[in-house]
Amino acid sequence: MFNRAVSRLKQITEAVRDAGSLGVAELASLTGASEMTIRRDLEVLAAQGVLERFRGGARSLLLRGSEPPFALRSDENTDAKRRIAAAVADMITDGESVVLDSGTTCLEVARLLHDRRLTVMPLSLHAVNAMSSSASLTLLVPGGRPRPGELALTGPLTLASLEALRFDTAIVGCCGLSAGHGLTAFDLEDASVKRAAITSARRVIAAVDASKLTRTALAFVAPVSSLDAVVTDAAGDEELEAAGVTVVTA
Amino acid sequence: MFNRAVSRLKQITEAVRDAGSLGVAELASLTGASEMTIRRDLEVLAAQGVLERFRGGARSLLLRGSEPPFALRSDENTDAKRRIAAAVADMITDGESVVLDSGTTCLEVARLLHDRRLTVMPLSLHAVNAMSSSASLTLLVPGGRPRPGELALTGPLTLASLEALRFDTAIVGCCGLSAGHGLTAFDLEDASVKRAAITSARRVIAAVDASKLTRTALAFVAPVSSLDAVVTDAAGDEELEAAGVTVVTA
DNA sequence: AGTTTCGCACATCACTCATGTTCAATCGCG
DNA sequence: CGCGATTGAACATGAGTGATGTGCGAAACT
Repeated sequence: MFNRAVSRLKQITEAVRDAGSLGVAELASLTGASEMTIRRDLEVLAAQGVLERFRGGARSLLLRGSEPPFALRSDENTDAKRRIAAAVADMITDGESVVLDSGTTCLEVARLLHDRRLTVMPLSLHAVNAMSSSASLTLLVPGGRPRPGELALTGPLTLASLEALRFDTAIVGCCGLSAGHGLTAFDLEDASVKRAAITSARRVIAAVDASKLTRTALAFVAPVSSLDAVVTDAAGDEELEAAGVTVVTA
Repeated sequence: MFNRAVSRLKQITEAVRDAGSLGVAELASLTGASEMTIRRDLEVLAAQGVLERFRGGARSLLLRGSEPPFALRSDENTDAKRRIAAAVADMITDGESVVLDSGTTCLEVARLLHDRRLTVMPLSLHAVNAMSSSASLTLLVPGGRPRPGELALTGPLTLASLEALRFDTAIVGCCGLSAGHGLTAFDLEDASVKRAAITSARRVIAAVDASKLTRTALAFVAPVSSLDAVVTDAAGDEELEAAGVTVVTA
């Protein structure tokens, strides 16, 4: 997918979200693309659950407090994500077993772990795909139902897979993190998967870009006391450090 | 990947298999490609477990009785596979729950089921990827360890996922099928997964191209009596029909 | 130490994929 | 039931990506 295409999808997503619903013609004149292209874009966004098609236009399905779709987040803040991912990868020792959360930051970690000697269970199909060509990794796929777009695995099968295993390290992403509210996620199912991942690991590393440190999402996952380290791109957060968490600045 | 590249990979695979081991220079003159390209090809094939690199060349890892790698099978016999897949897809009713085996024929089925209203658990990541963009399917991913190249999920996590569920229909591929020897597979782990899939389904459909009907592989999966229907591209096999199996010719 | 092999970096080209246009079919509305 | 708008399929085109080749420094084997 080209950059132009992604930014157009973003533009459409936001315009439709703000207006509630919009017509194809309006979106075409807004983006400068042809109506055919808009229709194809709407089809893509509908498949991701971002919006719902109706004849002549589309209506937004994004609730306030929900997350923008994966494809639109994946190339935002790439620098910070990559630096965070590199710092996280450095904290992993060869031979370890690792459970790797879903999300764009963790996907960057997945790419960096590709040629390492590890046992890895990624919680998102994106990460699975990023690592499935590796000969050096022992890749474990958890069961579950992939959420459209995000491709994060959730549900009883995922929880069962996590409960059956014990990992050296869990690498978790999140949608919000603060000393007061702990680790939070937008999606309830996601939250329980994260919780299970944290429970089944000896050491927990949170990979969190700075924008998440001021945010709190709906679903509570775990208190900061259950984290061993937080890797972020901003300067050390005093509140977190006061709560006894090691904060690593990438 | 271009066709030229795939056929070169095939050529290399066969040449190395027949010779046991071959040098980079020899492969370059054989295929007409540059040595750099040969090295890159060998890297790909090594990642798939087809061969093993050593300085100056590569040695084959393919045992007699083992299977050529997935990437090299996926565009062979496409016509037959697609016709078989279409016939199989026609036998599935909307609303059903289906477990879909690994293999190239089943991957074609996966593509055809993309826009249907079904609950599907594919046993290979290739099929998962083919279906993960669908909004109409309820996709279930089994746990497991993906075999390199094939990306078929196997192991205790896969078996546990299958044991936890009951499906209306199992669509299984295989490496060999005959009235006498039943359904057989090259890989032992694969065989136990297939067996579990068959056990957890009420109805079993085997999707088998004609070349498999004369072959028998190492691992026994199940007798033909456990199959409800066999879909193939050759004329009806009398032996199978005599064994009481419905043979559908696509 | 010498030679071969390797793999990185860059240039080039072929191919694919996104986009736009046209048109027949379809849908919804009056 | 008919009309107009909308849709999506088919094809043409262009941009961009991925595969291939070449040169060179580094590494490995002898």
